[in-house]
Amino acid sequence: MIRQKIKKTIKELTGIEAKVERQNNTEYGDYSTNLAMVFAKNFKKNPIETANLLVEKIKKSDKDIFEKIEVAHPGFINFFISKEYFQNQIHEILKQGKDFGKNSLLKDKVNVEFISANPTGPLTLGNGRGGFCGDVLANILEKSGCRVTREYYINDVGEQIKKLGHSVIGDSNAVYKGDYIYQLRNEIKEKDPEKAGEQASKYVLKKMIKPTVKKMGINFDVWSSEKELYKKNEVEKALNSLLRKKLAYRKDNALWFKSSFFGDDKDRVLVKSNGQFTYLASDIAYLKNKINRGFDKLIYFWGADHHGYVKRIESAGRSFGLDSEKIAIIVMQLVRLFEGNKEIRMSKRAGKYFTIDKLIDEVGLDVARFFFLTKSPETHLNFDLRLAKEQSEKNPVYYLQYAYARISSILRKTKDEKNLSTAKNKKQQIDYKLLSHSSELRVIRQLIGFPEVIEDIGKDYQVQKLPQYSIDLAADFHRFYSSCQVLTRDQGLRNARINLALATKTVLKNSFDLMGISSPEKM
RNA sequence: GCGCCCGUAGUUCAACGGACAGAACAUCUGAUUGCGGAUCAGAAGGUUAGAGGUUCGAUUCCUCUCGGGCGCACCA
Repeated sequence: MIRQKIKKTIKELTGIEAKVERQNNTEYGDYSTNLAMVFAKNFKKNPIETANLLVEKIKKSDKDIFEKIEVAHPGFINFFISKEYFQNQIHEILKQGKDFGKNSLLKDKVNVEFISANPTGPLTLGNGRGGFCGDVLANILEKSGCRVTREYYINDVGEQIKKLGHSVIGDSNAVYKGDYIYQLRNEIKEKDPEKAGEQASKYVLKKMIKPTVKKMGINFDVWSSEKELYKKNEVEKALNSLLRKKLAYRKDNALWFKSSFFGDDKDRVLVKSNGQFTYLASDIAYLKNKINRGFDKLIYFWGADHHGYVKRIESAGRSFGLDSEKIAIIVMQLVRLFEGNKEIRMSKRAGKYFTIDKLIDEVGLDVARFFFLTKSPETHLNFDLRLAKEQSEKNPVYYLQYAYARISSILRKTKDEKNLSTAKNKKQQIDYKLLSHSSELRVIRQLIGFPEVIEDIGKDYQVQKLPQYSIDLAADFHRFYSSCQVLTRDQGLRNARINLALATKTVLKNSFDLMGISSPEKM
């Protein structure tokens, strides 16, 4: 990876971990760093002078990679990568194939928990959002060297299960509404609300949630049950552990967690004065359970309506020795549902919601996934039913897939030809120097960026960078396609371009796989 | 009342404190005897809600105001 190489060089020369970023504007080179300006701030040196000094040193050590290195006002250092370096990368990409983009920078055993919706009804749009993003982050972390467990936590005991039971029975305490409730009423004859609720939640999990999750293209490695935590006394053990650490105490007949010690607004109740455990108690037990299973990094995807619990769980994590970088809670903003200008307030209890199932049925899995993946978690997303269908037909996912299908079509035409050399180790036979058109170099430049995107997301969890990258790559390919003919008469050029197309196909495929969207040979 | 999040082109959304704020859709012009026109080239569209501040440099960080979402129980 070229960016790594630049960073390493700078580190060797200066001892500083510099920030090197990819440039979109080629006028400023392919990569640049603001190192000299940061340096100038700290040491009161002239940034231009500092930059010039550094450039002199780099030129001596790594001159073969760079065409030139420039210093620009007010102190940027811009790196221009040589054509030869770019051209040679095609061979590298084809050699790595499916593995291109992989790195081993992270080595953690990671638990990614997402969706975890209560088993009281179908999965809704909001669950879809967290679900897709969680799944894709898990994929990317795996690509970055982590051992990842995808996990769903089932809140299968407690008040909401009882309420589900009441709803199924249809007595005066009923709260949940919707067709599935009436369906359950026919299936379940149990009259005890708790037992009815238990049966109903099992049904919901098995017949509604799990099939939907499968339809979403998600495979959970572990389905964790809250009830099991109680059965195995893990809740009590966790609370005892807090007591031993003196992070829990008794007051007013209740047991409290000293979360304020870690910066929470106030302490929180673990066991109520009537002896009942709060949700926080089992959540803490669950966290402990994950730590006991040997995870050294915990990632949670939560809906924004749970943001008030972030501090609590972080506090719990720190109680058990997980410092803040080992526990990441990604808060996804809620999806609001509109019909035209009118907002439809979603509520499982009121029976008003839009299921992820229905969305996938209407627009297809690829569009559904891509729709959510392109948005950053902090976006307050408005989902307009009226526009959804219309926009789905114009979804950029087709733009990407079209590029893929186009390449496939070209490659099909070359299949029977003898001189085609797409094999992995025939570098000598293909003269990549022939690829000198600006659109060709631009594609290669973009291809090289793929591992960098993976690396970045592995660190900052900003999943939306991947679809963004894929769109850019597809655009670069489409531009190349329209300005250069791949299947030209010139045999050498033809072979080089075929391999460029093949490399592009490889990277597109790798990114599609990470995003969980399909790679159509034809459309 | 307190806390968290958001406010960017007509619309849906991007942008690690960096260089002229980018895409897509919609609007308008062009391009097919060349491998898939679900494409490409171009135009137009912005005081980044507003006001201050920090900085060589702010959409990004800080303060305040306005507007919106979501939380603030010994609920789940």
